[in-house]
Amino acid sequence: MFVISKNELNCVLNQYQKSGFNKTKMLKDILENYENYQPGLSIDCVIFGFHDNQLKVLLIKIPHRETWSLPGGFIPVNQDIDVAAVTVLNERTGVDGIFLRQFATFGKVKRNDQHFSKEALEYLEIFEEKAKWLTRRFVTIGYYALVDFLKTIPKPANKDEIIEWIDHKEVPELILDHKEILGKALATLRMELNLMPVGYNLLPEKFTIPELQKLYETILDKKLDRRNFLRKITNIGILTKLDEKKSNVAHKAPNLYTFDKDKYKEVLKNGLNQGW
Amino acid sequence: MFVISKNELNCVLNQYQKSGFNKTKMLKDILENYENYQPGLSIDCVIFGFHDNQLKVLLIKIPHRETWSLPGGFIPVNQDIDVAAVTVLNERTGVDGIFLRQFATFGKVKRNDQHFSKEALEYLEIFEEKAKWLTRRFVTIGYYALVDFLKTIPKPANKDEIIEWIDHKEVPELILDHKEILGKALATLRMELNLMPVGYNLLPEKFTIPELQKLYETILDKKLDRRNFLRKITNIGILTKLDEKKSNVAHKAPNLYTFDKDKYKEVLKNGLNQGW
DNA sequence: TGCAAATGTGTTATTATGACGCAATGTAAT
DNA sequence: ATTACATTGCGTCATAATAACACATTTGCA
Repeated sequence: MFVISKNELNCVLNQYQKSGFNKTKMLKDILENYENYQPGLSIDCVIFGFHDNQLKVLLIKIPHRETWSLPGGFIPVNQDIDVAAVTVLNERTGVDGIFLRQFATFGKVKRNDQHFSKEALEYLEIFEEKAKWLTRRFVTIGYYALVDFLKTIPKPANKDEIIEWIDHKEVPELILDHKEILGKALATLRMELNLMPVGYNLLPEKFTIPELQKLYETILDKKLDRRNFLRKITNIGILTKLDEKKSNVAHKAPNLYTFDKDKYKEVLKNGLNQGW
Repeated sequence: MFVISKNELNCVLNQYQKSGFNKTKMLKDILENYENYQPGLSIDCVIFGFHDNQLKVLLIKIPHRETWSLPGGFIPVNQDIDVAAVTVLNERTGVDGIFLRQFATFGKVKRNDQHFSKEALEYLEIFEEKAKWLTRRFVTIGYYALVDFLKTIPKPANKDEIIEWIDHKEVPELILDHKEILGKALATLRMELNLMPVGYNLLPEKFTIPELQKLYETILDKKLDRRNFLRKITNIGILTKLDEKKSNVAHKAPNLYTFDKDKYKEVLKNGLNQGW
């Protein structure tokens, strides 16, 4: 979502004149073709990565703004929403070729860009239907993905935008209800951990059991017993032990593993704990 | 969603003149105030009930149509979507005071009412923006609820509409992608069965273990062992055994139980199978 | 009266889980 | 080199959960 507050207007305008290709222009482009986009509906993406034994989230900051936001955008009328999610993520971050999973839709009445003041709209020459289109309540569909931190290098669509991996425990204030959206994504991920294996997309090709355990502990926000974790995770049958140890580590070198792709997919289909 | 095909037009028109308060009028009312509704966005409800040891779904049939549909409708701009879901269900079925849970959002490009032919729109005097508003792609948010079959007596908003409880295994052809929506709701319900207790809203005050088991078997589409089911379900600690047996039954009279409301809620919060 | 069908209450073997013990491996300080 | 220490790998044990099954009880009905 695009948010421009009154007090940021001058900064944005200066920036606009300098760069010639920034958020504001992107916004104008969309507004000029607003009939090609689904009205009052947007998509926001929660992209999780794992690095330094920490769960990271991909966030975007518009220059001269204090608050960050999730990468999001509008829905082309000629795209299924699942396709639009990929489009949106790619347009905002350059990230492509990943599987996005819908997890919830957010539609509080207050979900509009209240920061679009009359002055801002006039300054940006947004009037009438366009202004109405932009300032109405936007319902947003949340998608999340788990990606390989090292292989996913975000590229801002506009040079003056900042995209960063931020530790999920150190996420600053976010615009609108993006904090709630992020929280819901994490809760969904936490639930899914009980139903299916997780890690294939989050960890590098080769990894150690302690690394995988840290991932689980981070997502669950809970300490697990080393020995029981090893037994349980290996019993699932999705891991292949390599004849190779991790190098350049303090203390005893841990063994390296890979995921058995076939068995992993099989377990994904059937689920872990059937319960009944 | 309102669907009127070319060949049904005459029937609908006749009906309109007779009843004076039907689907078409409802549609007109909405279109006259279409700015009060979220554009291109709707809500569809999947209401589950349980009766005669069968899982039932609440479906609506418009007169002179062959296909049924889920109870759905549009979203007032001044209501949170969760509130709008309750509003929509109440307006279409008269059912009120139940908890609706969002489970997925559906937004294929083809999700529009293709049956609105030019002739139909002209006949109904729907032109310009109104026609555009109505015929665009509608993204729909799916909500589901579990209700007490005997206490939930649907009342059609229009006298010529038919609302019926239909066995989930005998659901006929539905409009648009409503079959897919129903399937997803059932899949969600099936998954939730592994995470939390189910039955509080679906069964009457007093019920028997075999009845509860039938409910589980119906949702899971799987046979369960009587004795193991009893042990597992009682171990959860949400049941209170009554000093009373079911009367007027063939064979041995089964014992009656109630849910321990407090413990039930407690388990709902914490979940069943933590997994990790 | 006896049978069929359903319920109530076990038993047993197997597996999964949680809470530990202890040796092996490597770094770093003395 | 020796020692301390953190971390990994492998194993034990008591308990709980699960799957499969046996048997007695209750009730309607032929």
